Amino acid sequence: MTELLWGREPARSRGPKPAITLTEIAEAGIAIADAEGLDAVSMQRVAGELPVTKMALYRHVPGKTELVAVMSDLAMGPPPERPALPWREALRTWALDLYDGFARHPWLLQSTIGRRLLGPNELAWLERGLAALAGTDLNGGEQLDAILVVTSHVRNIAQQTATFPGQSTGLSEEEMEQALGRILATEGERFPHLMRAMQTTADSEGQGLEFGLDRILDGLDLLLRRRVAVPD
Amino acid sequence: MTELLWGREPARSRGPKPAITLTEIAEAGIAIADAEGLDAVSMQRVAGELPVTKMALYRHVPGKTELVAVMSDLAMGPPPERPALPWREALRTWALDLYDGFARHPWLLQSTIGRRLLGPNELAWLERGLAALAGTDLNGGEQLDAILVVTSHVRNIAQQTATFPGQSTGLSEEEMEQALGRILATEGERFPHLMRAMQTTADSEGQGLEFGLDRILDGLDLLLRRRVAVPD
DNA sequence: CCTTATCTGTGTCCATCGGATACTGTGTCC
DNA sequence: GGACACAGTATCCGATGGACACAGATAAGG
Repeated sequence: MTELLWGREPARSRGPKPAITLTEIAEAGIAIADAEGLDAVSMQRVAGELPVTKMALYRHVPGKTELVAVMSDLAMGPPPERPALPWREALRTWALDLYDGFARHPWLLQSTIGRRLLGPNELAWLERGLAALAGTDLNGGEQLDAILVVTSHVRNIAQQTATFPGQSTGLSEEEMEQALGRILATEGERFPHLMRAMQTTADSEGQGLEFGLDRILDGLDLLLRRRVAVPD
Repeated sequence: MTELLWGREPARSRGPKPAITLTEIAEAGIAIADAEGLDAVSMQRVAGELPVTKMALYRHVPGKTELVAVMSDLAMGPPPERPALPWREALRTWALDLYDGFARHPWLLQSTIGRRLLGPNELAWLERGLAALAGTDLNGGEQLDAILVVTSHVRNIAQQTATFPGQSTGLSEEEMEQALGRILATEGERFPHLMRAMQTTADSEGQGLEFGLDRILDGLDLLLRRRVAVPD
């Protein structure tokens, strides 16, 4: 698994030449996931995009789990190059870049959850995030925690925004809003704060990313300023 | 679907008495999910816990998606009663309560993602979160955004902490750390900040929840203080 | 009381899924 | 020129979610 993600080729000698490569398999999977969602990615379907049968894939990949892991790391790609900036701007740019990545491949939100083996690209993203905080007074654990908070926020905003192709569970944003409105019309008195909140909302939203990100950055900034004022 | 989640009984007349109720089905599903993970919940398996066959479930529930939705709302339950507190303490307590909920039923992290119809309990949680912020100068949209940030953070921390029974993807925390260590041993020079961060980390972590939550609350607090100082 | 419409649960069937296993054919090294 | 190692194939399996037709129970209407 580690070998797969980190691209250690097994140095083949005898035998026929492989008709396909691991990268081609992963790219085929990515194309399907982009077009029809992660649920549409089956071994059969991936093999259909390639000049081989389903079982041939198992020569290159131990199972579907590993295939999705390789797909994910490949689709994420390395973080874009950015000029050096003060930590706050650097971290903010990093977060927006991350958001872009998830917007490009919404299925990454499904495939990169939970404890898992990290690939080189995912690790490179982490590295870049930490680089933004390297000059600050945060210790290692705090830096990791800070990156985690930002990542969580970006992920969940992307989750809300994203439209998943071919998702059976998928309601459109209007459908959800309509359903909520219907419920509040009959059961509204049980949720007074929710009703008021929805009424006093400037209808066009989409500010969730900026709002939360600014709050988190403010919070980090405050911590750092406090440290400068009162060092340990 | 809305009728299912919000418990509108269809008022039956003729025909045999149902052998099972929707609640019994959901409870059976919850028991399985708690014990063996959400992936172990299949229609077959749920029916096995009840005195009916698989297909009988479809008389009470349109499909598996809806079953999981009902299970989720039921398992989440209503938010615990808490005394009124200033917004910061109230929101903090709410977040910790939410974390407890996810810790009790880790599979809720899988089943309550993405756009979906909200059940009465999930809406009650939202209502309670908003109640904590009702007295502040945040407008409706900002209150919703604030709740979203906190929820994201709690969810992702719970995700990291939680151990999923019978998860095929599941690596233990040590396994992940070992694998990461092995990678950094060979490819360390590509990830200098990550290496430094891991070295300067007090080994026992688990502070992620508190750290991020405090940063977010600090950020909100700062925004509110700024408003008092310089009103719109 | 008895018919009849209606509803519950059952049995059977199906496509699709991930994967195991045994095979055929192809290429390389001794 | 074998022997060996590897790539891809064909076939099979159990499990999944769900469609469909049917048998039996029950209450309303005559």
